[in-house]
Amino acid sequence: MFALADCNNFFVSCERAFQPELEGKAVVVLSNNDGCVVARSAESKALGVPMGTPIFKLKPLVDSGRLIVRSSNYALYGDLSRRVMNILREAIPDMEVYSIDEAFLNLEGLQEAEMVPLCRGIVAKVRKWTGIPISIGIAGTKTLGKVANHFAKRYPGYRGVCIINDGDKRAKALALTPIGDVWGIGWRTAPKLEATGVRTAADFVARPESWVHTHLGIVGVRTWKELQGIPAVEDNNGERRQSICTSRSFAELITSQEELLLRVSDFAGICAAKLRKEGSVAGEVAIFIQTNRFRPDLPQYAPYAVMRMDPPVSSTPEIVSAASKLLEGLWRDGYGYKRAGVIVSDTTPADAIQGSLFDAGAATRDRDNRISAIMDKVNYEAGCNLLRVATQRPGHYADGIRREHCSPQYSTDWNGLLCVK
DNA sequence: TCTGGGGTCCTAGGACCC
DNA sequence: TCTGGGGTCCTAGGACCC
Repeated sequence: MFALADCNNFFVSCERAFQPELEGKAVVVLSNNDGCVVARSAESKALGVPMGTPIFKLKPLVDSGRLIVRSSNYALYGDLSRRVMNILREAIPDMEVYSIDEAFLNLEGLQEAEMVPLCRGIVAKVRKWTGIPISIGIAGTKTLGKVANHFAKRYPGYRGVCIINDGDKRAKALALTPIGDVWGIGWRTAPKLEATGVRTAADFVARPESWVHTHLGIVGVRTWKELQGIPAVEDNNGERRQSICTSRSFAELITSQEELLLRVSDFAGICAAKLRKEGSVAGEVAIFIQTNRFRPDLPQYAPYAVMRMDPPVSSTPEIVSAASKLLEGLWRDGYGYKRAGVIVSDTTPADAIQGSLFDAGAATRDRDNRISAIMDKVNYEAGCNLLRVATQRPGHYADGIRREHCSPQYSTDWNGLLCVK
């Protein structure tokens, strides 16, 4: 059996943990750049605020004081997430952190009768120690765990924990679950299924496997099996990331190449630091730049370019330099750039690098790696990005990003590091 | 005026191999 | 007159997740 532990309205709950006056109020948290709604309290859902709404459409609600708005504060959410996960891990060490606010706990070896009381204890402890409310769904597969979690969240009678442990409960739960709410059935597939008469998860599992395979491929078959209690979704524990992306939208359109270079270099530097933190090196560096796609009246341009790195690299100087060369090739005058990003991919463990016969950077690589190691150390101890290469921007990385309703960093500094001073 | 950011996996089709 | 069969690898695009 699996337990899916999922924080309720996570970002809103993080804000409330330090601002209890937000309790019971309609609150939303916005995406980066104060763009659109990415988290809603129960009260704001009840007000009819859809997920993803651009904030300017909610101006009347905000101005009349019925809706409270917060900018996203990822340093805070990351820190609270770590604290919640630590409590879960202490209770059930065999755990897979699935996202910032979710984890699958492997309950193998426990008696079924002890599962619900144990999970209720976890819910209470997380609430008491962190202030974050969570719900837990228990079932034989991850997809059914998701279903159970929905019920635990929706109906207070479950007191935070819902278990699906026999065919009867499963059939009832599936009949009450709209097909679009099933984990793995997205906004593209749901309408297609509905058009064929599949409206609930129960309708879906009633179809033959061959029908599912024809219409949804092997991904759909996995979901179909999982809903019947047959595990088909693999664990993804402790895997190194295959790609790392750092991208941002800008508060204002950028029209100067020098200004965009500062941003792109910054993103490249962040990617390099993330790579080193994972102990990885990247065989490819790519960048993209984009004009504002919501302004059809302006000329549009959204190119992308990749560079092979042989041998793979993780030093800040090498990745920043690759990114700036790529930008030189992509830059065109006469456009206003709204967004840009750097992607490092084809990653391998840093301790397993193959040398290259044609390694142009060999002479300076050792130096670049030593410089990067010192940057990591100083930046960690100083608690802000004190050391950077000259093309990166001064100031912290959130500069130039709109954050008009941001809460303070209650538990960390701006880089998410614990405050030790 | 104002619309996020970061990932994964699968599939189809083309190029290439023998 | 006539053009097989069986693979692999790579890429772009789509779909999904949070």
